[in-house]
Amino acid sequence: MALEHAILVSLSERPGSGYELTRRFDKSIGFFWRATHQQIYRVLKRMDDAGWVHVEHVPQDGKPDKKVYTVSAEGAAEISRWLAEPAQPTELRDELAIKLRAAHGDPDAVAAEVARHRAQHAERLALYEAMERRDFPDRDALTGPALHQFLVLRGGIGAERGFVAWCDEVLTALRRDAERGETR
Amino acid sequence: MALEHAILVSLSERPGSGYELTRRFDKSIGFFWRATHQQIYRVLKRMDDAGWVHVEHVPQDGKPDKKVYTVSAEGAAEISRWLAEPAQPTELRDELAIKLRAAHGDPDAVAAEVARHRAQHAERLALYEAMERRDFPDRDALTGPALHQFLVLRGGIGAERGFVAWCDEVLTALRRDAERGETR
DNA sequence: GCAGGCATGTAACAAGTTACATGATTAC
DNA sequence: GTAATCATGTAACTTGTTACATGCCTGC
Repeated sequence: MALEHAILVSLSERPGSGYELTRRFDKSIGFFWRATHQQIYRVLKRMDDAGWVHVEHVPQDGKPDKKVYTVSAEGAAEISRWLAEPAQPTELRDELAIKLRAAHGDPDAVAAEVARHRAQHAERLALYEAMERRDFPDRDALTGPALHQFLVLRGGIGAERGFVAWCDEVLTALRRDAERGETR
Repeated sequence: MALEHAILVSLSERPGSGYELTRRFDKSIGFFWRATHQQIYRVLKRMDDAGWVHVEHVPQDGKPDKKVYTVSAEGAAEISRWLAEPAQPTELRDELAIKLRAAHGDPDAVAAEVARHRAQHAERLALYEAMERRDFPDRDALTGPALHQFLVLRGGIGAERGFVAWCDEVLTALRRDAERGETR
């Protein structure tokens, strides 16, 4: 249900083609809701059938034609309806946690995995922090859409920071456990 | 791919029936990988066909018969194979973040949603912290499986704490923004 | 007598992934 | 010539969700 709404929100910020939406879902909004172009094209078609968006064929020279989607009045109404409707609390779904529980089999392999994940999350965190500095230098002056985008980014920063800290806690504990095992 | 492995890990900790696994996926392991009984029964059948588990029919009196599943040698080998294989970094998928970006439409509705989520995450956090105190009173003495379970729980605590803190940040910012709007 | 727990499943559908397919333009 | 970007899609498959279905036992 939520991909429809993510696309509607993105199109309400700025109209665009399926291809452009795919780009946006590779960054910004996509950091909080991932989607592939196949999913996006499929959902756009469904939303067009439902009347939530208008389509405009735009011929381009030097580039293939594109279909630019705009949110319709019905689409805007759907956003409001969905905003008022309570959402399920976000649930964790973490393969690394499951691997950690399986770690008795091969503690070193799991430690290596945790270290890999730490590096990936640290990288993502650095990206978010760079975005924060670049796009929101004066955070006290923010209002409206810019404030909301900033707050979403802050959520991403918090989540990645938490992830990195957890990986560190796990690595420290696993190392200490291994050392204790040796000296026993 | 990962539900298979979550079930294998759970069965390797303790054999059980589909029904018992469903209970476990309502708590403990399920806090980090949710699944319904329909999914579990389907996957158990597939794993039985693949030879990853053994099934034993256990008649009970006063209760319906049950099928108790145990991890086979092939299943244990599959766990090792999967442990060595790198996993994708955990990605965020947060409907609340999308709603926040849509907030220009109705800031009050979104603030109410954020407050609701804050309450739910605070409740979940309290549960995890209670589990921590009850099940792991002496955290420095932990080793092996108990240590790993503790670390997974620590991850949950960190994630929920981060969520609550983020909701607070958002609520404060939205309130300040609304006040500024009024006095202008 | 009725709700709730134990125990297993089927069926239909929605959402997400992976692979395949096409074709023009631009930059190296 | 070859890889990358722009641009749209189909098809097959896997996962996850929702609804339906059965039946016995226990406690109120």
